[in-house]
Amino acid sequence: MLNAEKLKGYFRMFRGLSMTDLKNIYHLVSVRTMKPGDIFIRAGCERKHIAYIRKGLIRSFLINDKGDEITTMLRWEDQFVASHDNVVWNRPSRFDFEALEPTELIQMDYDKLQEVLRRNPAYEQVRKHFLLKVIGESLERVESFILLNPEERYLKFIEQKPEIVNRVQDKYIAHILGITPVSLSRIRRRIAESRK
Amino acid sequence: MLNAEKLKGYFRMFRGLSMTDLKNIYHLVSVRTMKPGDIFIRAGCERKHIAYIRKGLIRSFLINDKGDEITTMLRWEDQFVASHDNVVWNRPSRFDFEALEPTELIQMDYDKLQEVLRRNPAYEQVRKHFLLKVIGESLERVESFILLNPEERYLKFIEQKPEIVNRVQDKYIAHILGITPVSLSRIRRRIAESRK
DNA sequence: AATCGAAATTAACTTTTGTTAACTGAGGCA
DNA sequence: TGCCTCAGTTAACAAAAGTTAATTTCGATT
Repeated sequence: MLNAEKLKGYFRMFRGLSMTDLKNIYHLVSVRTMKPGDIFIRAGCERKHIAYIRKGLIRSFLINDKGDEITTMLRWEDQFVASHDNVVWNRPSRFDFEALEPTELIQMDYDKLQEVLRRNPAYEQVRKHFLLKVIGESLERVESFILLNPEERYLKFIEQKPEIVNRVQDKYIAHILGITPVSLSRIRRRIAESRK
Repeated sequence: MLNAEKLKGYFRMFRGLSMTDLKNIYHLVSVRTMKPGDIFIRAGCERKHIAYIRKGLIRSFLINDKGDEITTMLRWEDQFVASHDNVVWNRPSRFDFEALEPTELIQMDYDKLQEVLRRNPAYEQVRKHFLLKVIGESLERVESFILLNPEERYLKFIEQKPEIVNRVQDKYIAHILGITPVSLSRIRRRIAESRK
């Protein structure tokens, strides 16, 4: 059973807030347990959901012109996940959000959350830090495409996210890096050979 | 001379705010006029500056291992510009921010701005929308690297930002797209020939 | 008007990636 | 145990991008 005290533990980024504030959020949330393959948000969905990942791993993907699934984003425990098509652009999601592991989400309605935040200025600093961090991570990803070649992007990825490398299939990592699985396989071989 | 009424015109995103609120900001800002080649923020800078571009165009760039300047971002009128190394990561900027045209900035100290915003909850909705838009734009750029090839990225760029294409050199656009100027030139020729 | 310099284009060559398909290996299931 | 499926690797070829350098084009400046 979920209570505000537990919630405080789940949402590590909210640790600094009072119990009173937390109770405002408590009424908005529901826990969702997912099996691998379950979908959190389906492409076409217009409702604004946001979820905190307590445990597990989620990928977003779409199907391109050729009919291939392309994975664009991975999110895992202690991160938030939402479709920016819904939340930022107010349009139907172009992506499916699929659990790749047994996953536990604490999900809530985004608009209702916004109302609570608006009534409680204490949250604003938390939100600011959260949004800034998302911006920083996204810009860092853009920079990696401009400043690094595919091999360098892969080396940076396994250095910065070593715990994720062994939790998802290589083909997902390849798409995240903007290359094909075949090309990633060759890059891995080149790296292995250069270390002999 | 700058006054709050003018400021209201300059900061189009602040149009909804009251004169009282605007006066809080008024004391923080200074106008800076720049010539092409002038630097807004220099690499290594640790002070947090943010500026609204009233007129003109700014690029951020760094010098890579081979000694080449690589442009990572373009910003122009009615946009804000800041080094996310400073503002998000609280570290020295890795980038120079250079005016490419005669440019007018309305610049302010980021931390002081934060104080004013903290004391005036009315600003929070503005800030939220601003940060969300930055996130949306950055994620869209990430997606273009994953879902599109260089030629498609270029076509999308000239479609979405036609007024910028003729204001900056091709080599800057090439870097923004994650390719070399030589490669962009070939792409332009391919497109021109396919349209004959 | 002539010259200079930088940007863009073109060329020649190498390296890498995309594409398609065959092959290998390991886990899941009957 | 044997089979099936799918991820990952490898192969072969075509297409594209990187690299370096020569050439052209165009604007600025004297």
